[in-house]
Amino acid sequence: MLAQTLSHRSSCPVSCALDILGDKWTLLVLRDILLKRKRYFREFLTSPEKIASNILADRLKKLEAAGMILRRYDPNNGCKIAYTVTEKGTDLIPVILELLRWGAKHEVVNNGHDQLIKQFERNPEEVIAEIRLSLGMG
Amino acid sequence: MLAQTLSHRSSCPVSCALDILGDKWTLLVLRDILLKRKRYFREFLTSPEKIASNILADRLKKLEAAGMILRRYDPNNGCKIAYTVTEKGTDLIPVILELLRWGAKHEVVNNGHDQLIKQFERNPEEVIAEIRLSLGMG
DNA sequence: TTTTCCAACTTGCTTATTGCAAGTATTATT
DNA sequence: AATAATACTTGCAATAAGCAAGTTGGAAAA
Repeated sequence: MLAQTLSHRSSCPVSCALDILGDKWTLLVLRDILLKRKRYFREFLTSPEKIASNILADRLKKLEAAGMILRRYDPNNGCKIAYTVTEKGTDLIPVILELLRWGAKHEVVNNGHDQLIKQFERNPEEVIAEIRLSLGMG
Repeated sequence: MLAQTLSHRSSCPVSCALDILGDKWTLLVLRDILLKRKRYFREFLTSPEKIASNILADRLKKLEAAGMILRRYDPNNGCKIAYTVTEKGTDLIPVILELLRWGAKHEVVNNGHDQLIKQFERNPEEVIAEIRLSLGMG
């Protein structure tokens, strides 16, 4: 069953999505996972937005509880913890890319994502599929 | 309310977008404007998520400051205030529709948006253009 | 084997934001 | 003239975010 423990403000899908994603940091953590391919706790801390470690720990816990990411020991280094994304997580790629497009158009100049945005505007499905593949989620 | 400086945490377009949109309520107000065609203060208060009037006033102020909406006297009733969306606002239609799609797939069952979502998946540009038109932003 | 490192958090405390109830000011309507 | 509606404000308690420092547990260095 979907969405058991979360308190939903309403049954509107937009509202339900925002019950999980609607804050300053959650979608930024997902950007790091989906577009920057970050996997380790320490990696998230180095992003330019400088998330505090307690907030990061909290968001990773909530994302895991929501079934968007998995917390596991890294297969390549059994003593490190690696966070990996689920299909529920990769299904947010379009949301993140649309936010990127909007932010690049209206909030930022010279952001260095022109190529990606152009490609996404030309053929969104292809870009989404490529990112999905790069995350091992073909 | 004190004048607020829009502080960008970084130059990343996703981060900049979230500096404006990243909270529990802002995108819900925009959903009401873009998908439910709400225009008046009182109308936003009647949404099922029950935003508090002080939070609503604050978000409308911030959205106006960000250039996403306009606060005007209603042309049809010169003594009522009507909020209308700008192009910067309508450019968020894809973001909202992707959130709707994600929420409907992963968080909600039986949400009554199946037709819209199917149409959006088949031909996103058409759905976006239709909504834009319905808002008087052809 | 004791020390030092490092990674992944946790704790304590301060500040900022949210939520709720109630109130106010300015027009309509009866 | 009294009532109602609209668009907000205000005050205050509750919650969340931000910051610095501390903890845990395994690994590598001395």
